[in-house]
Amino acid sequence: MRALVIEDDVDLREQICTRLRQEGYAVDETGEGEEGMFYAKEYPIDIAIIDLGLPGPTGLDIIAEVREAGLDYPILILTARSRWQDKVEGLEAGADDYVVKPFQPEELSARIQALLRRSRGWAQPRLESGDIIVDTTRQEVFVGDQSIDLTAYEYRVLEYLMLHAGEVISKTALTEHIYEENAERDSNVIEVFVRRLRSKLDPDGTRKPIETLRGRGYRLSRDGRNRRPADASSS
Amino acid sequence: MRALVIEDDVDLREQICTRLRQEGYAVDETGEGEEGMFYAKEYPIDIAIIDLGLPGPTGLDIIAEVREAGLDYPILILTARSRWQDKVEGLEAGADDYVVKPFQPEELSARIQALLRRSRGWAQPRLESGDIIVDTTRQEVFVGDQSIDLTAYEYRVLEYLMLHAGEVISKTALTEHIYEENAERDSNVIEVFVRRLRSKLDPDGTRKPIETLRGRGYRLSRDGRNRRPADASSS
DNA sequence: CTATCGCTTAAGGACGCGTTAAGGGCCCGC
DNA sequence: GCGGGCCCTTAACGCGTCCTTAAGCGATAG
Repeated sequence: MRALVIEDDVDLREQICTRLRQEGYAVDETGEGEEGMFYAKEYPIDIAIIDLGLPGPTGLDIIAEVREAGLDYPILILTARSRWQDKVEGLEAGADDYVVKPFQPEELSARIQALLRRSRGWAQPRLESGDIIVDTTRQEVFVGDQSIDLTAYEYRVLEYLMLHAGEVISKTALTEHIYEENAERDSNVIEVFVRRLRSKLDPDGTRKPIETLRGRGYRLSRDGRNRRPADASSS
Repeated sequence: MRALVIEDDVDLREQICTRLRQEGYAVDETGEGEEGMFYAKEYPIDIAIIDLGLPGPTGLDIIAEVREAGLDYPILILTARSRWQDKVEGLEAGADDYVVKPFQPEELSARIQALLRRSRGWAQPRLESGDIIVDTTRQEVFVGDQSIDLTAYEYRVLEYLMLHAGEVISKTALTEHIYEENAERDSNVIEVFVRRLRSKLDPDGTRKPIETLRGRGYRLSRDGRNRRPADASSS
């Protein structure tokens, strides 16, 4: 899960980013509008937290352009209490939620999780596929009744695959959503993580939850098991 | 599906091409206008992605000449944000859509898919013929309710035949739309792929979805509803 | 009947992926 | 501050899949 934080107050930004990283997000950050615009449109972001009171291109500009470009990831805006009226414009520009500064860190986390949940169309913060269960709020993973210990990156890979269960996810897509910045990992990290995941999720090698599609990527089987696509919709 | 990418920024071009190849396209690429002009007019391109800010013959020139030559494959233009006004000229010259740099890779892919879909006159990204179903977005193939695993090239052949169901497709046409560059395969690759396709799509040999027209090529039977846009391109 | 074209099969080789092990960084406890 | 352990990362190697080619056979048209 890759988050973008655009906030010019360095202290506040650090605070937010540290917390998000602790919670398992890959975080891109900037305090500058122009750079923020670039990240917002160029990087494969899953959620953005944008301060409205920016120098350069304002937060509103960024939101508007992102939406105009057809990107639909959730955007949460931050606004100073003194200018809380701005939130209206922000929401009109295409933001999904807002938080008024100052705020409790927990509050922000909760809103972010809610937005992500909503954007996926999941009512519950729990992902299931076969006998694999992922609790995204507590970042716990179960296989059947058995609790499984995953490392940070193992979890990120699994969560992303579970969120896109049934779809073919390329290794570069995984890399992009799991690492920050342009961190081009020209190695086989993903293969290694997938292997560890497989051996932890399915030590016997009987259920094969993650299949490989040579040259294309990986696919985590949805419980329905390769159903016929009942027509595509909702990007 | 054969794509042409004309973009002088080498990094960006590589990024685009890598992604397209991963998504199953045969990709011709160049950063030079003159060469781009040649490819655009001589190769059997299915879709072109052209940067407007080129050295030599500009992107506009290429588009204009391509259209003047009577080729009607979809063209998507790339334009820097600072010069977004150029898009108007581009569209007037005959381009079909535009993306402003910087952009998110997913965004470009989505636009390309949309253009291809539109150019074929298909509302849905799903091709059907008899009991064969091809989901072009996920590159999945079903025969009846059964999911069929195809290799990369098997899929390319099938997709092309399905897109032109009912038409007689020569082996050289298949070769040209499936491979990049001038890669003249003077062998019987196509015959081999067709055989593998036949045995996977129709193991019993009863339905005969792909028929051979000796000396002319192959034809995938289209049953019933299946409209084709009036198409006069693709040498 | 023969020449040409297509079908079938098998084998070679290239390449992607799996697998393993080892190095190094970071954090935590002592 | 120091040591140890966990985990990320990389690299090497082996294996399997898939692409490609070629050769032999069958079919078809002239």
